[in-house]
Amino acid sequence: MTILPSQFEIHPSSGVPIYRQVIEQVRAFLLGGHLQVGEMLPSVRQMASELGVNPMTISKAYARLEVEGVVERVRGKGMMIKLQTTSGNVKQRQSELSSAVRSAILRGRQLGLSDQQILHVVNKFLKENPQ
Amino acid sequence: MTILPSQFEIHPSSGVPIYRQVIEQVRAFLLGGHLQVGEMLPSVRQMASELGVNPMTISKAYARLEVEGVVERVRGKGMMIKLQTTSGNVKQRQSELSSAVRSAILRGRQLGLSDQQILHVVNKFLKENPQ
DNA sequence: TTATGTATATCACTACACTGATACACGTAA
DNA sequence: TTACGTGTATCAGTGTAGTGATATACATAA
Repeated sequence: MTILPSQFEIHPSSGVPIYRQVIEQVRAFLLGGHLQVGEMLPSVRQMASELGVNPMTISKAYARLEVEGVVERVRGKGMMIKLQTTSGNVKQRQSELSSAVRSAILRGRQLGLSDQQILHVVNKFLKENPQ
Repeated sequence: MTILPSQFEIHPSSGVPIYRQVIEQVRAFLLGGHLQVGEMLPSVRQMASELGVNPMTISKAYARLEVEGVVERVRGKGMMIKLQTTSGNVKQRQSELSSAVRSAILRGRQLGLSDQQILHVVNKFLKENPQ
């Protein structure tokens, strides 16, 4: 049930700062119930090497999460999940998703696609990448 | 058929540099057939004031687009669409959309949502924001 | 023609944010 | 103790955004 670096998706050239991508995904995993209080996040070095980024970048993300009270630094061991976010209910999690969905749909409309054509892209991805 | 600043959506705190958001959306409008050769983009000042950002930021975005050959600078007038991108066919435009869709769906899964629950968010947005 | 007003874009400079390399301090385990 | 694992402080390089001043284009009126 713990989290692996491979479950993160980092796009260094997306424009979104890498450390922010890490923070957002840790938050999502927490809300999604993939992380429980007391579990450890992958170490700074492990994350950095598997994601192909600098350890300091991961450290910065973890430091921000610590300030938020989401994780706790355990010397010599790593970062431990501290906050029980009560892994939000479905509505709350769907609400978290809405901004990503919104921007994708807006892009589709700027591209001149109909709702049906947009839905086709969504369904195709879901079909090709089963849960 | 020409483009208005209000059709752009800029999120200064999204992490994505503002000038990149502008560039991406101009490209999308072109592919979507919303812009024809010879038409003008909104002026730097008009875009900047309506989007609430600095004119230099818009100017930089336009400058990059000029380097790409997408637009042509007409001093004292503004930026004119230069490139006919043959407003891509549907498959091409759907392909342009796939990365935004991909990241939204991945976020949904990190949030522990089922495919059905993700689709619900999509359909809700489409319903509440008709074309 | 000449002068003026108003629109346009842009240059130079400053401040700040992000990333990565290196070296370090601290804790754990054998 | 020794070896290894943790996170991180510092500094340099680069990119982004904003401010203020400037240059260009054009319409209009004297």
